[in-house]
Amino acid sequence: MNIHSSPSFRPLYDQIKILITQSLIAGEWRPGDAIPSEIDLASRFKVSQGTVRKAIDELAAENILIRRQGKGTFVASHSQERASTRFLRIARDEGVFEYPTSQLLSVTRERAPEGSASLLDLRTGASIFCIKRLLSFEGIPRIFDEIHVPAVSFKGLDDAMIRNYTGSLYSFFESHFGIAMIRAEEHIKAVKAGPVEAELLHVNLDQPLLRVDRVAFTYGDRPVEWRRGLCHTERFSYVTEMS
Amino acid sequence: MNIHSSPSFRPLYDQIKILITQSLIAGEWRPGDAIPSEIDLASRFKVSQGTVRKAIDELAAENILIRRQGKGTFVASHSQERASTRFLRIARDEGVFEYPTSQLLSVTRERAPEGSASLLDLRTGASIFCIKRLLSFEGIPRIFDEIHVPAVSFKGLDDAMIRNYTGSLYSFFESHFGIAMIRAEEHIKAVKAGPVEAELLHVNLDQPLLRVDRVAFTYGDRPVEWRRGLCHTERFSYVTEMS
DNA sequence: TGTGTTATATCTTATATAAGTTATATGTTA
DNA sequence: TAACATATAACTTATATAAGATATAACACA
Repeated sequence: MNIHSSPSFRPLYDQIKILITQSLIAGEWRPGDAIPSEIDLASRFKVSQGTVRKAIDELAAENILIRRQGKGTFVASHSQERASTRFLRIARDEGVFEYPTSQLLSVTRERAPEGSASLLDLRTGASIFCIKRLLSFEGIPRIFDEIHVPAVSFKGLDDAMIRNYTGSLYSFFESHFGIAMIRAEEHIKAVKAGPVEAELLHVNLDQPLLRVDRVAFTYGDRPVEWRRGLCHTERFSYVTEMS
Repeated sequence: MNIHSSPSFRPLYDQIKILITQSLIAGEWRPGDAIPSEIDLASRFKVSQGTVRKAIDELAAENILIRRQGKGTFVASHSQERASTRFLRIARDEGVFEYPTSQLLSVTRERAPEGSASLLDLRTGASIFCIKRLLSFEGIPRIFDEIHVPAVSFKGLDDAMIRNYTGSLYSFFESHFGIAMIRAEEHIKAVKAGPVEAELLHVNLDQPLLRVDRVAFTYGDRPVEWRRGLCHTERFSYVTEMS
């Protein structure tokens, strides 16, 4: 019997991963920042460079850190170019990617309904902000989004702040509230357009739409956003890959 | 100027990855087989164990190989337990996974239409097999699949072979034709049920369905299957994750 | 049944070299 | 001298090798 047989045993590199994640949670290094070099981290954590390297490798594979040879290792940010398409899976059928334009419809403070509350680890009725917006490709509205975030984590969020911000919503969350989205789960259904979305998306009432429900997580796998997107998929598709 | 500046430079571990993949393509190791130990491969390829390790690590991350501590490294197979859910993304809303039952509708030899032909790197009109089937959860039909595979790669495929086989279709392809699916891309739309699928799925003509188009690839990123699934998503969702 | 042996992957450290980036020093030229 | 180009140094991550300790699994054998 030795320490490694213990059920709580974790390899060193895994412990280092946790320590790095804790520094991310604590805000010691913020999105876009360079973290210390492998050698610095090795001496800080009293392990070898190779062990730090393995920890960073895994965090980079999860898109939490980004390695740049010669420059350093950086905290992934939604402000970076490559991040734009990371969480947007709707693309033209022909494959050419295109940026949608966003039209903000409303930002309101609400009581969390049971559905999003439980997915966000909140009590039903907890205070949330509800953001509604319309995304258009080539000027044609395609996606109607309803987004819920806990008010406690997004204090002071309002309409004007979003309107004045140029860039993605996740980039906005990051720079104004220090909350970086690193992972999301989506559940997709085909539904009929209701009256609200039919008008917004310029489609008939019985038009089939993609209903994409998402829960997004920040460091430490903490859920911080629920959203429902209703998508008109004419000439566009939801694209995904598996292996 | 040295060899590393050459545009065709590949790190050693990447060359080893290619060599291993070539052995997979050649059928030297088949799905389910153990490949030689890291030390054996190192001496075979005249590199260090660490380099082989890095190559295997990446192939394991791509779900092409599976490492089992103490046992060895194995070629991933669709006959394995864990593989069942790998390419099936439809699940109950509550999250509990359930196996569908499959009802084979037809297996016919056809000329490839333009769409699937180009995605499968075939000439339009090339000979393909067309498989149609109905997947049911809890006895209720939910997915109508139409599957195209090149006849040249699946010689002798027929109706009875599939019917006599218990297990997933990919497991069948693997054991009867030596073709292992390792990756797939899907494009999803919301569409109205047409007359054929309305009858098969017991839904109205205007019922919204998920249309899931897939191209699946085998070793060396060779496309070998096209399929279109029409899914009735009542109480079920297409589940995906991103990071 | 249990116990040791062997073979495997896993983890950790160490060392060396290669290659990309940036800042600084050193020229060279107008 | 000032502006610009080039070389050098110092830093980074990336690649490759080696070696030893540990965890897991299978098997032989008492």
